[in-house]
Amino acid sequence: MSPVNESDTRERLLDAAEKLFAETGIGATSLRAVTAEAQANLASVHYHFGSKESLLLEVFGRRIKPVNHERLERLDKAMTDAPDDLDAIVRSFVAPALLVLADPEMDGHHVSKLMGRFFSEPAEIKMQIFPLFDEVAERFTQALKQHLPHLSPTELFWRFHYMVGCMAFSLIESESLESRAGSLELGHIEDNIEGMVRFISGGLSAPSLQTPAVAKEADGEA
Amino acid sequence: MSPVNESDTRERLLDAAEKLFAETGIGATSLRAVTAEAQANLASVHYHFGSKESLLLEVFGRRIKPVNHERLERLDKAMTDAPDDLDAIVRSFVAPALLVLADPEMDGHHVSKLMGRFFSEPAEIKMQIFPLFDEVAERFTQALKQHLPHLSPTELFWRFHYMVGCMAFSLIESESLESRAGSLELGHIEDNIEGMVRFISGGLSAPSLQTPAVAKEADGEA
DNA sequence: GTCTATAAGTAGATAGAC
DNA sequence: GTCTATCTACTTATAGAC
Repeated sequence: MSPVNESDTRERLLDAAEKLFAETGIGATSLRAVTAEAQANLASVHYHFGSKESLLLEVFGRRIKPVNHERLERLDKAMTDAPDDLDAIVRSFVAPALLVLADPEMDGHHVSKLMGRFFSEPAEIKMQIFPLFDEVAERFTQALKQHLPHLSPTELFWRFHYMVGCMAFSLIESESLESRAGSLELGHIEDNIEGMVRFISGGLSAPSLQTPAVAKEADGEA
Repeated sequence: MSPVNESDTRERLLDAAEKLFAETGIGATSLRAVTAEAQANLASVHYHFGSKESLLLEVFGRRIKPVNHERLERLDKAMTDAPDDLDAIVRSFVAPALLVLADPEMDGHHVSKLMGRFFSEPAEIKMQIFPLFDEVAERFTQALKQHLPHLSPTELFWRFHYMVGCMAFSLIESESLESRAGSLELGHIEDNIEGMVRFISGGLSAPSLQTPAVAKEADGEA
């Protein structure tokens, strides 16, 4: 009934661009390829988005925003429901991203690959996407600080980003890892999330560099 | 005296390509830009390498091989000198990569960015670079297995790759992180290495998923 | 909003002179 | 081993008909 099919060209372009940016790479994907995939006309990209770069920013934003929104929602819930549970904070950061892989509504594999592209974009484009992560970075850093008050701001900064690294790498390389795993059964996403949460929590809770040498058989001072 | 300047065109091409691939992106870097940077002729790339793709593979191999070689050397030394020290294994994996950032012989920042490009290369190119990491992955997985015999092969696989993720992300994003750190002093590389080693060792040593719920106040079975 | 046609530029690759 | 010149193909972007 409704003229639905009229201007979902825009959506089809976003879908096609997302898929091709993810699979082929952004620089290597031409607008011609995008419009062909979207069964749209070459000029439609410029009509709807103005340029390839604007299209790119919309492609990223469409996926990043809901994930970060859910992270913050989960974080709020974790902070009120289980304020002493470091795992819960880590999980609220990690799970929304990894669950994209299993979301049937968006083909997870190319969404994850798309996120991977982000890391190797030219600085100019990266700078436009970074602000989408600012609130999440700030809020989670604050939350971690409550659990790890002994860490200096510098150590906290690094550990937050080690967490990001674990998560991002697993997301980006999910497909490569599957093929490299060979005959190994990599398990379901829920297990992967929990495994990652344990690793990260273990890392976050590791002894600080500023509290050195408590490890093995050291005993304070002489 | 010697005709040195005669055929180091090849080296200059590698240097220029590395710099531009890193800074601008691989797909976005034209051979014209490479030859301009190298003060060489456009045709010289095809003479020395045959194609852009072959050039790319040589650019990556030139940096990856020595790092992985040093990793294995350090691993051997760690396994004989301090076979009980998990930190030493992690350090022998992490340090050679991060030390590149401080190596005056190769401008660390663009070498690190170059490595970042790897993750978002088209699958076809990635598959040609992956084998350079096979031996390192195998040897380190075996070494970690000795320290963490309670982990299933699947958990070991994941944790090895969480380690890779921490390391790779920090390397790739080293420049972004510096600018995002604002007024925060991020410290020297030696500190960064040790901080990362602690985080990763903590993560690797975290309780297994298969040994559940020992954490807080659980007590075996009823 | 969507199309065709085309402008204007750049890409990788190669042939052949030197 | 290095150069110029050029081929062929593909790129983003735009003007203007419908």
